[in-house]
Amino acid sequence: MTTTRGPTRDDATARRLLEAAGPVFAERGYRDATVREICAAAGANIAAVSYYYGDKFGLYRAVLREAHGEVRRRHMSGVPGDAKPEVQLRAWVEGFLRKLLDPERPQWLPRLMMREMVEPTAALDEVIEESIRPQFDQLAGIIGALTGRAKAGRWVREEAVAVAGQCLIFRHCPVVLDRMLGVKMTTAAQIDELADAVSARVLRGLEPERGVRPARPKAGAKAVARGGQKRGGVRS
Amino acid sequence: MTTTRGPTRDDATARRLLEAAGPVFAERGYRDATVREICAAAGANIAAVSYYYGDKFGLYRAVLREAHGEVRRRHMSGVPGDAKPEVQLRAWVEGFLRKLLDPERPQWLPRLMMREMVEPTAALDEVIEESIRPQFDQLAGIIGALTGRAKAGRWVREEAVAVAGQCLIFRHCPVVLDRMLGVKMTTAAQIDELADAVSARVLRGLEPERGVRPARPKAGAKAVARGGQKRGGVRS
DNA sequence: ACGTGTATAAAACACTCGTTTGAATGACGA
DNA sequence: TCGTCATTCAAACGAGTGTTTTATACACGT
Repeated sequence: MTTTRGPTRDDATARRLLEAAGPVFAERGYRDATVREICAAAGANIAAVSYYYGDKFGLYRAVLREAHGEVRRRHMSGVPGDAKPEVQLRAWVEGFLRKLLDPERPQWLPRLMMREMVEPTAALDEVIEESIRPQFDQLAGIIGALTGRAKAGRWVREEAVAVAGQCLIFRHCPVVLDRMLGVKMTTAAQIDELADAVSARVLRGLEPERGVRPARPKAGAKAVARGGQKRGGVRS
Repeated sequence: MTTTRGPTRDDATARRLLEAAGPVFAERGYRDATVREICAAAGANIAAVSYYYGDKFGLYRAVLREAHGEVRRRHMSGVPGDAKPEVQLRAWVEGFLRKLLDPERPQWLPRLMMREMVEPTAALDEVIEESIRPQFDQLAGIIGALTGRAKAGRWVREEAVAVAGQCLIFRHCPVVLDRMLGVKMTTAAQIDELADAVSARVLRGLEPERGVRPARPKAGAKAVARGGQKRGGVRS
């Protein structure tokens, strides 16, 4: 137990390891990150990882666990719960994009989560339940409020995926987008413009659904909501 | 030279290596893929990689080069160039989604390109120019035709990014989406529905721009096109 | 039949990785 | 002062990596 003792400088190295490991894991990926590099960055000995976290993966999970709190705490706030749904959507998109792209925030955090999504490890479940799902449900709630549809329904969740996809692509393949757009999306002003464009586009995409359906008060709401006109394609 | 000789069975192993390496690189990633596993899958000796391709990265680049032709050839066709822009968009989206998700096609190919986009290697440039940009430009052309804006302009390209983002997320983090939507997007019918949903959503998002701007014949078109109403957000 | 050069094979090489070992350090209580 | 125990450290271990080496098998022109 490292915590039974008093506030000696003992756990200082454990913390230094934790904080040094985040950027390294994010930069190189779990597999390519070496404990030697992490320990060097933390100013600790190689054996410290095994000593404090059992093994490399234990350190990795500790980093993710630490990150969840940060991510969720920062984002869930910032979306005014009592504002109009349109304003909430704009706030959600901007908060999400800032978290993904803002250079004034620690870049390694969303980068680490991206790696976990693209190439899952055994720690993915925790990431989903602790960090992704809450934010996703929040977005689904906003879209549900915008359209009057059930936020747990398939239609709303697919729309939410579309919104997330438009944002995540900027984190998933920034190099490619730089080449396609000719601009890096980094400065706060650019992120703001991007949030404008995305939320406006999403609102337009939701337009035929907004208001046309009166928000049902209570019972049978789900059945009515899902009974709307079928999702229509271009063809036929 | 292996090709100067007649059609002996010599270069057969080189081809077997090439074909075996694709799935392995896609599954494990460049770094985690081992030449031993590739050679075992190809039924070749360990030294064959060095012998035919110089080193591991040479084999990797050969795989990518071989893949470009396939990808581009398959996709660029399939979008009828003389149809209405709406139909072209629907065809582009479906073709893109099929390439990304259709289980009846070799899964390793888009998976490999995804890895290259998310975690670029020295081979990224070639991938962009040979495979990504042509498809992206095609999409931008369709959106330009839909809105009457310059397809090389910033606005059109950002819209194209949004379309690509809605599709790519299904390939970038399928595990997360399975959990969020409760369904795997794999069967041909599901891909078809998805293509309907995406293209319809995109068309709605483009709605205020369609038709309102008469397609300028020739000169000064770009200046006029970019002089339209500013991209408006929710706020203010 | 012989020499030549290509293709395959097994083994080894040099290196890096995560992890473990065993000793040294230093603070703290008895 | 001594013993205890958590902590740190350098060194090494064993497994796995890409690559090279050395030797063998075989087809071909002469």
